Amino acid sequence: MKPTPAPVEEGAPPRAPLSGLERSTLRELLIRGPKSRAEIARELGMSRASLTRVTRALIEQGLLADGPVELRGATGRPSEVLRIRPESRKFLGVKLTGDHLFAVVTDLTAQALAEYDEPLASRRVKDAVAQIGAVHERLAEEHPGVAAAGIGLAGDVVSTDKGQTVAQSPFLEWSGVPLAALVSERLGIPATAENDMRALTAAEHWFGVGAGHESMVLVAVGAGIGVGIVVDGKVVTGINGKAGSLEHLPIDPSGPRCERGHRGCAASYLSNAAIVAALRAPGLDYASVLDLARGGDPAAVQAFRDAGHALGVLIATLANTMDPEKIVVTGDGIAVAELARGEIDAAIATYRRHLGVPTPLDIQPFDFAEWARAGAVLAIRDFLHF
Amino acid sequence: MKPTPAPVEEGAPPRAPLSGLERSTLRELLIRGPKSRAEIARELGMSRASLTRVTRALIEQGLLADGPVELRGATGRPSEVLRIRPESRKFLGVKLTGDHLFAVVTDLTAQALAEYDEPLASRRVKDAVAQIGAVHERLAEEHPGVAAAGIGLAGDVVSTDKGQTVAQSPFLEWSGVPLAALVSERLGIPATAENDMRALTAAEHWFGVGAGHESMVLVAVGAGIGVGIVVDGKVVTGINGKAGSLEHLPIDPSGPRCERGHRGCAASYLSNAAIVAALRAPGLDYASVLDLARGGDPAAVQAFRDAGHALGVLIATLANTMDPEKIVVTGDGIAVAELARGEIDAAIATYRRHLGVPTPLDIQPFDFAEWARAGAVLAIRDFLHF
DNA sequence: CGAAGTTAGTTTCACATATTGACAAACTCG
DNA sequence: CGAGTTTGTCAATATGTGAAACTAACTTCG
Repeated sequence: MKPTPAPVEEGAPPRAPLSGLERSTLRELLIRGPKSRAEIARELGMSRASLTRVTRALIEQGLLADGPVELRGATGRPSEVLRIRPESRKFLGVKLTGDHLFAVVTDLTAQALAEYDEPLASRRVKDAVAQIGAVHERLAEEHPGVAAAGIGLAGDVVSTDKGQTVAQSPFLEWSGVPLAALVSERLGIPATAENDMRALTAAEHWFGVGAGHESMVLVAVGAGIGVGIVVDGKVVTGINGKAGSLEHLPIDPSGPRCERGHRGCAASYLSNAAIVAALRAPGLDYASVLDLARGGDPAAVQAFRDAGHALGVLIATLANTMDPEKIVVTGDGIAVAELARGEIDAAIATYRRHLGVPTPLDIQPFDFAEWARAGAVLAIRDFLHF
Repeated sequence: MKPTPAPVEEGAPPRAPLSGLERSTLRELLIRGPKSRAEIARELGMSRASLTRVTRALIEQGLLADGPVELRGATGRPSEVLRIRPESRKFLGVKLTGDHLFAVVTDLTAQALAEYDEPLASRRVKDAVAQIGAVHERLAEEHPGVAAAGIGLAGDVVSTDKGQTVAQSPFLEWSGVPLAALVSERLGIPATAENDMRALTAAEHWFGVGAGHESMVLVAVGAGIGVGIVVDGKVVTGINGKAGSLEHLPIDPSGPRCERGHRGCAASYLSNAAIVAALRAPGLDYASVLDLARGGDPAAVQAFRDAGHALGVLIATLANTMDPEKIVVTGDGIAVAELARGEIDAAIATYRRHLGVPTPLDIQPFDFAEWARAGAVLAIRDFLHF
């Protein structure tokens, strides 16, 4: 039995795994921003003494900085504001599509330090893992000492005894791949994997407009329609890793047919392809239809309005089902929220069961790099065991 | 400040609140049935030593019995099977409707020991609380020493610093009523309150076909359509206590109008009233339409088929959203599942996103007393701090 | 039949983690 | 400047947990 000598990079002391309170403290500071020890203690229901102990350990590990700053309450001794040291840890985030690999290195607060992408050389598991390894090494030249990695991809990812496992991924044609374990072995650091939509949900929940909420719903519109659900501070996965599969929610049985044969489902109105198809004009792509709609072209405007209606029904259904604190809409097809806000709100008003307390709706701009950043957030959450 | 002298009924020693592991152990035995210490230890990821300690405390409190029975594994020392002592605690469950009060006393395993119901004398909060008190005293004659009470009612119930509070209840015309606190004070025992649908979900989750699952969805059909959701072992409440409000899920925008003006929503097909209304024949009630359908009357059969289709769409939508381990259908309108199973399954097949792993579907018979029993389950879960 | 092997349950002890209560520090207010 | 207040720390202490060693109770095999 050889004692694995954890390679101590930088000047950090040997890293004991974070204890429970250490993790909650770090999470509290990450999500809610700088706070004093006393505040955290009240928030977490712990004693101040415990926070002295825990924050000392975190400061020793370089994760926190004891703000030399002082802040004033109304009376009494001013508190020392603790803040995260974002630069203390780095994380690698990866998004895999059927033909491309997007990667990003972030700090502890999920801020991107470096971005990189390249075509996926091969869909074979072995090759993909090797490519992730190569990308890691390439990025490590400038950003050494990445603490953990997270990978997001379309498909069903479930938790098994071999770590997060890709049960099925149509685009990559994978099934039963223990991706987290494979990548971890290749990179020599902890790694995790998750469905890309749930990764994005995790990112928005901790570092986006969902920060500080116990529940939220994220709807991402674009090539497909993705739904991510957070309940009780955790992203809902589903027993088969299929939660949030609402792209074929029935909207109007007399509507157009989607590529899977449903009449008038959400995807048949709302996906980028559906918006393009609604114009029945060959040679158009999403960008040009968007331009047409912005220019006032009636058919294009109508396509976006129909999409907005479908989105509103979807949002209302989710709000009725989960009653979340917040609903966030994002994705590369986010323009629908700008062009058809009226239809969205009208559909919500019609189908929302309880109008007394409208659920806050946030429209978030989207950039494709978000997908890779979401992978890094997976790694951060995993680092904090959340 | 007078020290409330907890009336120690029976020979039980002074009741310290159960510790974390004590609760999980009791829960494990309640939900999964008799087990040995070693089995529980493995299940809960604890050491056998801890189980020795914890079970001793539970046995002293009378909650467990150390099975004198011995059971055989393949080899080694036989294990002593621990079992719950159902008779060790009693719970009061109450269901309030707009004009009636249903009550039940159960044991620790939610088995009914006594049932009772009477008209609600008044909808005023004070009177209702007093009536619950009177019913408690009446039932206490035969079943003294009730440990805790749980009350279910239609409406939004939220958790506040005053305990479970009825934010709004249309039938009772209540709003902002700290019902749990009021009842607890009147009865002198811990009390809790919850939306009736979530209470029923909790009951089915622990003591019904959901037992042992971390996630499930319950659909109750009857006068209305209720949906209860369990994720990660907990019943989803929603920030406003409105989760699961799917009675107006759009099914077909060209369908009949429900009482709230929606065209073709789930309620417009599936509620008992909608099934009766579909026949457009005056003077009929649900029971007679049910008889007609069982007798083969075409219009009645069609009404149930349409209802079955709506139910199938609802189930598929919930399965797509949550990907639960199990879906349970019950309620006093459960006949639809018997008369239109084909339509239900067809709709699920059409709208279910992933057909690879069908979600198990359970049809559960229903008796109105279930509502009150569900209240008792609330009390039991509360007793175990779950 | 008895020794060896296996699993269950118990006991003891050490350890990690949290709280309590006392105390000094750093401020405001009158 | 003292009184009041709140923060952060320290020392002592309580609590819950697992590791390891032990006993108990059974099966199997030579």
